[in-house]
Amino acid sequence: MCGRYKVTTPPEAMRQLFGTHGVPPNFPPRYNVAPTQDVPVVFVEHEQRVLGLMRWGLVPAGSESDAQGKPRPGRPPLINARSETVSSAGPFRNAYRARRCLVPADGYYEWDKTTTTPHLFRRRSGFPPAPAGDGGEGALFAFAGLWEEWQDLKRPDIAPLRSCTVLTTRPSELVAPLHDRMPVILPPESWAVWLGEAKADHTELQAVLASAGDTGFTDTTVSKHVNAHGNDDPACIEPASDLAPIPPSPRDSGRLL
DNA sequence: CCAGACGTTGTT
DNA sequence: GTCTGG
DNA sequence: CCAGACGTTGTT
DNA sequence: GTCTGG
Repeated sequence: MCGRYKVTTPPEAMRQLFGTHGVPPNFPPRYNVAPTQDVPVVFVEHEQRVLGLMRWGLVPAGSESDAQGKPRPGRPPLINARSETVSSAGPFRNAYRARRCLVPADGYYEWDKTTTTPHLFRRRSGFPPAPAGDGGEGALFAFAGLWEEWQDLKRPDIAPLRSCTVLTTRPSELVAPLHDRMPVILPPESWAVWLGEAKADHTELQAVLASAGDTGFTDTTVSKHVNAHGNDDPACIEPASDLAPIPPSPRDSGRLL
């Protein structure tokens, strides 16, 4: 499901849309964000909503490191967590209770597995509510995420690593043809509860996860340029062809299957 | 997620 | 095929 | 008690 | 870290 995305919205615009405190970090327009890279994350620290950078791929507390200090040697990075089991799943349980976050994005990619043809999913214009009304084509949205802090016990002199993961759920009608999972996209009215700013019990958090959907999203087949993670430029979102665009489905409800 | 590498001994 | 790297 | 696993996606 | 298995 969600193993590559884009976030080209400037940090100052993210700061405004999420209402975060403090100076936002420098972050260039990213057309091709890949696992293990640092990404912008909205989370609550000292009771304030802040925008910071964290490594994408959650490293559970207590993880081992290799001789080079890399965490979880030989194991895949935890870039996703299943929303259905996240409250009890070992590495995520703690983070689910205390360290929920939002991962800002303005598009994400899914591949047709048989041809490795990439598809770009993003908001289309004319479909409020965006964070501030109709944000237009490619407007910012938020993945539901969790974050964790990991201290390499072999190197107590090195600062702890903050890392994050993106929750997944059943696909919408729009995504189902490509994959049986999709990222959890939270509407603005769910942000405060998910971040823990409004008190919420487990039932309310489940309701927030159930509010996920992709109403107003569109699917564009794009160039294979994006397949190589080293390519990180506007060519990544070039439509693959003018001859076979994916028509928007008027019946698409944005609800999950 | 996809792309790309996938090995050794020894010397610098 | 399988593992690593980004 | 300690040791060991803990996860995802995808593919089969 | 936390949970399970022995």
